[in-house]
Amino acid sequence: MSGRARSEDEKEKKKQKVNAENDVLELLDGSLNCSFCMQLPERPVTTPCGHNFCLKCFQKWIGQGKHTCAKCRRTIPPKMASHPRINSTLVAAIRMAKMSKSITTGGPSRVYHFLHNQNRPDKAFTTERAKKNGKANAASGKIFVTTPPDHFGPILAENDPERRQGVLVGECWEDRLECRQWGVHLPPVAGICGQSKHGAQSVALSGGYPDDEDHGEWFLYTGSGGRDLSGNKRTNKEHSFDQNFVKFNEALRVSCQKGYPVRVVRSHKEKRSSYAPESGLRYDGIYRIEKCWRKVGQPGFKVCRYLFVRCDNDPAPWTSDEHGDRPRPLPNIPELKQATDITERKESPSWDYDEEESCWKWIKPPPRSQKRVSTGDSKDGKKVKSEIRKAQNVTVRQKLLKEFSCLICQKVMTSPVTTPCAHNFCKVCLEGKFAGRTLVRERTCRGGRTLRAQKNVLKCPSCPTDISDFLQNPQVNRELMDVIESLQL
DNA sequence: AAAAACGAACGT
DNA sequence: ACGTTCGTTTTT
Repeated sequence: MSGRARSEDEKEKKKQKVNAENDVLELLDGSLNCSFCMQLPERPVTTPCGHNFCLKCFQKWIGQGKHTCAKCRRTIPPKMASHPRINSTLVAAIRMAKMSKSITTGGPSRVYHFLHNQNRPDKAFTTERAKKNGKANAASGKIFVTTPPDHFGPILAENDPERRQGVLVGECWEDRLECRQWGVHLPPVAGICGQSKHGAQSVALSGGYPDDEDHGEWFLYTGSGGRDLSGNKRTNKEHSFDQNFVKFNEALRVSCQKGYPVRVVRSHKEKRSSYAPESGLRYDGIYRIEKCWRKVGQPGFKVCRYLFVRCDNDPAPWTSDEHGDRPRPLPNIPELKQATDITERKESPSWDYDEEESCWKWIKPPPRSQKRVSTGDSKDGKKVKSEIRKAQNVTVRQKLLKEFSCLICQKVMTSPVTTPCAHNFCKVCLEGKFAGRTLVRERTCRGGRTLRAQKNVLKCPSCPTDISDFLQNPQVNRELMDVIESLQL
């Protein structure tokens, strides 16, 4: 083949590829639409009967007192109705399809990050002592990033010598110790990382405070202290004295006044939030503290309160938006009427939106680190680099199909089912996992009379949720199956 | 199921 | 030095 003919041939191939990618979005649009708003679901949730809706549309339906699926009229279990979970597989797929369109139509072609948890270096237990004594001792495990412990803002690629990608929005960890190893939130116990004279770098949302309110892009956070958790008794959840703006609470206030970026990690323990992961912890990106104040909390003692608003360049794990946050008006906070000690930012924020570059960045230089970087040795960086290059060189269709991998067999799902905890598996794989395990334990006494059947607890293969009810009659997510089959053509 | 042990960083 | 912390594991 002549050089010229070859290049013509490649041009033709490229054209075909572009066309194929263009209709990927239409493909999803045709099959996955929310039956309320007829759009691609925003913050998609999936019923156990296998139908997909927007979180808001679904909550509106439930709010009207409905208990059945709007599509097939099957009963929606109360647990799903009150605590719907985002189906993050769908989020990633829809976003990817949208992006492939904007690239090929010449729209804004920024590269966004997705969570790909492969190729991760060592787990904890790097010291002999830690191996012997279990995870409570593993905080001495290796720190993988080169950011100092008081680093503000996102963890960037240049501070990730092993993977060269930094910590991406949506990255997940098993526990606080693993999260610590990636430099995102360092304290092994405390919810706030910060210094009263310097500012706060990160917070963890782990539930426990009844007044906390999570709306994803913004949330209300309560300061630390005020509860007597002395010794090993972690049962006393009641406040027994007033919180003040000291220590960690003061650190958060400094970040509010200066407009510093604060990293946010959500924990599975935040049970009341639709945005919490079902297991472990997840990095959700950068937020700013727009206001803080004190109010009287549940048992009558004063607590410090903070309004966090998201301001990250990458989209949140629960939205299929193609872009990150834009400046948005502050939500209305009723409790501010009774608030005292209100702090609002006086000076211009250090981390802000640059209209010309259309991104969030440091407008003022970040505060100088007061600490030393942990020494980590970086080996075989070449291997990782070539892996990353390989991963980037895949067509949109293939990438999309990879998003639809079964969490058990790791292959593209056949007859996908979605659990109430929003995890996706092949129907066969999921049923195979529990083969031989009965859903109920029949107990018969001597007279042959059947006693009340006792239910077995059957845990989701991806998280600790009990899915025994779901397993009694798991429904194939037909909409999702149609999409997968079309992608494979 | 509850208590104890263990951990690290901040601040007095 | 010592008390504290929106944790996790092992022992009782």
